[in-house]
Amino acid sequence: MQHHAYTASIPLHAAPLNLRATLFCGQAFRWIELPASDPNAAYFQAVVSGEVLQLSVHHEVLYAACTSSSIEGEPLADFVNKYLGLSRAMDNVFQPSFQKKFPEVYRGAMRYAGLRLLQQAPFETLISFMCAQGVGIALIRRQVAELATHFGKLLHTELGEPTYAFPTPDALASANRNTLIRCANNNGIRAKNIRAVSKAVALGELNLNNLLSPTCSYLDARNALVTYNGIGQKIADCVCAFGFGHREAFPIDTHVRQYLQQWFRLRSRTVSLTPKEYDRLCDRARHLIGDANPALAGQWLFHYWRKDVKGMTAF
DNA sequence: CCCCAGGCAGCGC
DNA sequence: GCGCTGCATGGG
Repeated sequence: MQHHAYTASIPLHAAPLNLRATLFCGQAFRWIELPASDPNAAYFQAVVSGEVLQLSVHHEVLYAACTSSSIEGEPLADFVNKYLGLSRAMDNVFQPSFQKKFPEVYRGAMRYAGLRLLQQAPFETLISFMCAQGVGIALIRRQVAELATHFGKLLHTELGEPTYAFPTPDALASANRNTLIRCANNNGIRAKNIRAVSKAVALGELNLNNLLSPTCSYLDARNALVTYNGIGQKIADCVCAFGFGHREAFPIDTHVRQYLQQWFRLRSRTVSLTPKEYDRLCDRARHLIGDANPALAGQWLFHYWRKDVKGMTAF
C-alpha cells in the first residue's frame, strides 16, 4: 500500500506526550491504537472518508500518512489540520472570570488542553451519536464497529484484520432489518431511527452539507436535526460540535450534568433533564465558561471529570 | 436484583 | 406548554 506522507508541527499545550497522543481520541469512536515500537511516539490509525489515515505523534511533530494524497479532494495536510482541529483558535477557552472563580477546576481542565475537537464526517458523527443513548462508551464503539463491518466498504485487510469504511447513507437506509438491529446493540427502536435518518439523508430530505455550510447557524442546524426520532438536544449538540464545528454547542450528558452540579452548583430544577432545563443549563454554563469556545471547554472538563474525579479509563 | 451508561418520546396535568 | 415516567439493552 503506497502512502503519501506529510509532517506538521502541533502547537500542543505542555503535557506528557503519551497523554497528548491519547487525547487525540477525543470523541472519536473509531480510532485504533497501534502498538508503539518507539517509546517516544504514539501511533494511531483512523478511518476517515473511506481512507485509512495513519498518524504518529513524535515530540512536537505530527506525522500523517494516507493511501491517497488527498481526501475529499483536499490536500492531505489541509484535511488533517481540519480533521484534528489543529488550525482552530484555542485562545481564552475559559474566560478570566472563570479562572478566578474556579482555579482548581481550571487547573484540572487545563491538563487536558492538548485535546482538540475532531471535525468528523457529518453522517458518521450523526449515526455514531444516535448509538450513544443510554449506553457506555465501550458499547458505542462496538456498535459503530459493527455497523462498519456489516454495511461498510472493505478498505484493506492489512494490520491483521479487515478495515471497513463507515457505511454510506444508502447502505444503512437499505440495510437488512435484523442485521441492523444486532448492530444497534439489539435495540429495535434505535435501528428503526437510524434507518429512517439514513433514508432521509439518502433521499436528500436531510441535507447534511447544507447544515455544514458556514451560512447555516448553530441553532438552525440543531433545529433541523431534532425533528427526527432518536435525535434530541444532546445528540444534536454533539453533531453540531463534532460534525459541524459549532463552538457554541455545549452537549450535556450524564457526566456533564454531574460536574455542572458538583463543581459549579448548576443543577436542574426538575428531576429529569427536561428540554427547557437542558437549554437553561447550557446558557448558564456558557455564561460561566465564556463564549470563546464552550464546546472545547466542555470536552476538557468532561475528560477531567471522568478520568481524574471518577477514575474511569475508557477512551 | 441492583445501578449505571456521552437520552428520548409519550402521556397526563 | 411543561414535567414525570417509562423505555430499552448490556455490563458491572
